Amino acid sequence: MKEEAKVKFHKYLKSKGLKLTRERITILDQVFSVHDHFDVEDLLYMLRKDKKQVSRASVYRTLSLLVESGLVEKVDFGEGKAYYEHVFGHLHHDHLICKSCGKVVQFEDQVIEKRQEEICKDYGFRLDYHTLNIFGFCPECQKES
Amino acid sequence: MKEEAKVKFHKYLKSKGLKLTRERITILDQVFSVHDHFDVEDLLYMLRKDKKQVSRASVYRTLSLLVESGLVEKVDFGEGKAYYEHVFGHLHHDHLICKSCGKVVQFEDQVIEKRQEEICKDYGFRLDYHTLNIFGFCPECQKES
DNA sequence: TTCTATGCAAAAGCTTTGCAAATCA
DNA sequence: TGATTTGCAAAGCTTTTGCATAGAA
Repeated sequence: MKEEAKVKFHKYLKSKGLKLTRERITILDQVFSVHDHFDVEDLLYMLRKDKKQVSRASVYRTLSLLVESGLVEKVDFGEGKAYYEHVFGHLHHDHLICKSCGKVVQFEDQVIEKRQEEICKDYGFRLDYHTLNIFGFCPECQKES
Repeated sequence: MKEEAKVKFHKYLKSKGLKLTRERITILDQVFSVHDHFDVEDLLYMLRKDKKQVSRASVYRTLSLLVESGLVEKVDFGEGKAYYEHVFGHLHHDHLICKSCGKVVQFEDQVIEKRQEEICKDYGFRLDYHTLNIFGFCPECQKES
């Protein structure tokens, strides 16, 4: 699947007159090795642990390209910084976030997905994407309090 | 309704051992005069236009208190800064955002609200609040392209 | 009178950007 | 070869914070 993603990214870059560089491949590889959300700092840490040399600036720039190409999704938990997760090969999902311990649970829900399409139709909007974050308290944190 | 909000805020402050200052009243007044979302800069601009003297720091600090008290909601459109809107006296609503012109349409949907409660129950979460932003293209912007 | 709040400016985070040197096609 | 990309450090934004002074209860 990582190979498929690489092909798709290469196509995207070509269509925009951009180049597939060593750094971009390195970043894509790392992004598609993590099966959870991560922030820029996480990604840099993982890259450096593997002795892979990429600058912070390139990480930011490449993540933008990956988002534009549709391979990666930017997720906002309202923390004042962005998280990312690769979406290629996955169904879209939303997040349940524990306000106490920060745990994030992914879920997919067709009722909500469908309903959003209906709402868009009602308002004449053409739907592109959505972000749904539900904040609350996870079972463990409820027990503790 | 503004008076009710003021009473509720005063109660909240008292319960926390905090004081109802001139600045906090000024900010609350302004927040409850706007019937749309706004960012900190917008609020400061409105205050200064009315010759009301409040520092940026107090605006940030008071908005936090208003959010904690449940009178105001913080809204995140993924722009790297926060928007706010007063919610006292309103039903909770979500947002449809046009990616082209930036227009924001509010909507309320009971199907989605209910479904979220069910999802939380499934995962054992205690629901606190949620944020749902749907991004797409509004009717006008679709015509243009 | 005592404890909290304000304002200011500095600092803190995250992200973007200008530019010279390096790299891809 | 020519255009794009990289890395670095500086700058840009939003938001937070330390501290002396002012103000609420």
